[in-house]
Amino acid sequence: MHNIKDIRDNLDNFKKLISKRNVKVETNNISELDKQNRTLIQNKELLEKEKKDISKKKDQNLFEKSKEISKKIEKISSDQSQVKFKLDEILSSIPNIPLDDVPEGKDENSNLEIEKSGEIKNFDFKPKSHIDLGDNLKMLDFDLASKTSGSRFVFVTKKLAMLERALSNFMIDTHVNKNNYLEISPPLIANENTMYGTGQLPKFENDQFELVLEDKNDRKFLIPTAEVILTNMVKDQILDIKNLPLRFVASTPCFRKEAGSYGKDTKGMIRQHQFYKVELVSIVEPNHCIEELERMTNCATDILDQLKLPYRKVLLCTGDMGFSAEKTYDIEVWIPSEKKYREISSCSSCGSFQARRMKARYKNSKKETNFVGTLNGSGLAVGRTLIAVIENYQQVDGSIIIPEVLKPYMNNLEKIDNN
RNA sequence: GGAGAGAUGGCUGAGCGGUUGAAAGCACCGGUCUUGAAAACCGGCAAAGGGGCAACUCUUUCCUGGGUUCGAAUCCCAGUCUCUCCGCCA
Repeated sequence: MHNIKDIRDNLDNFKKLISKRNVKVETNNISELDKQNRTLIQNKELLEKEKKDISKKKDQNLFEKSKEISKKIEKISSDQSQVKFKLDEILSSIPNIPLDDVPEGKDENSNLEIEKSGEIKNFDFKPKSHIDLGDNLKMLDFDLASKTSGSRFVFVTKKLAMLERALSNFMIDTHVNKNNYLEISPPLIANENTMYGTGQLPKFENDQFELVLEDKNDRKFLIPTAEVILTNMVKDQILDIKNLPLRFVASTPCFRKEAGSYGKDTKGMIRQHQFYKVELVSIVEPNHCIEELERMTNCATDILDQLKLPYRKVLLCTGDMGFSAEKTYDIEVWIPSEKKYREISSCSSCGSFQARRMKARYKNSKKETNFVGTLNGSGLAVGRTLIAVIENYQQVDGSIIIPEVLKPYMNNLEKIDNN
């Protein structure tokens, strides 16, 4: 959510900045609605003052007049709240403004590769996909999942299930012990206001799994990412500056309808309705967002370094960023069967964009109340990491070598094979 | 599911129809004292929105939404949430 004051003072510049995003934004009505809104507020306050004065005087002769004023106030404030509603409706569906160093572009083709890391293994055989490997091992079952649940689900079984769990634990341990994140086991269901706070609502309702409840006004959603629930931990709060930064990590299932992605990655585990993800969230002073984004991204790549998986770091262009982000790095891991890098983490600074929606504030050193900055990043997407490990560590016989750092989490197992 | 209790400023917690935006304490900030710190003492300290270049000023807000009243944190109704007890249950 943008501050109407910032827009008001510099509408043309705002329009220019927002046009960098590859979205259509209706900015034309904003000025008019804002003007109407303020005029109505002024009129209302005038009447309220008048009424208040009468009440203070306690003069019986004026009581009738006070009643009349009340009626006028009623009318004018209903007009005002309608105008305000329309204004908020527009404002709440405008995405965040990209930072200056974000490359301009309309899709992923304009993303900027920042660095490559790790060595891409030269297989002396044709590397198989995780689908084939999982099928041969009889540890990934997509058909069964489609029977029990539908498309885009999977059963991960036996040693691969253990590997998935190991990955999750390894990531959490790293972020807690090495990177100073606070471990959280959060609710997986969020209410409407929480979803609004991080920007999933109102615009992306179709991407969410909503629960069916008797009470239509009580809306609840399965979280599409732990970002939603972790970031909202500070909503409606005024934090003490000495408690910042706050850093949270959680491993949770994520639920996504993936509406609009029909035909994309239909096979395999890349794009599922449900997947595990270890999520990092930071709550910081807004002027620390940029350095925190670097820190967070390093925490994510650290996992890949330790797993010895080749990856690259990409700076997303204006058109490819998420709704709430002002700057985003994607980490992409090498997938041998596809011979390309695939997103495994996305780290974003949201500036005060989400904080404004959540009313998450802090008192700065001058004792002024200000909105916090929020960041989120995957550290990492567990499902996709599982794919990356399976494919990058595959052997010619279809077995999977366990990465060194995961062995302690796998009862020191050396490799996963049919036995 | 049944029975109670509650929701007030960053926090704790008074107020229970009329300058109450709200006592007190804690926390925080400034000052005095001190070699320095602590303690003590003095002072300051809510948020959102509107107007103004500004000093400043106005309005709203004591869970939410209605109602009563000239006037509501205070009374009435509905709802939400939290806590305690009982039942059921992973």
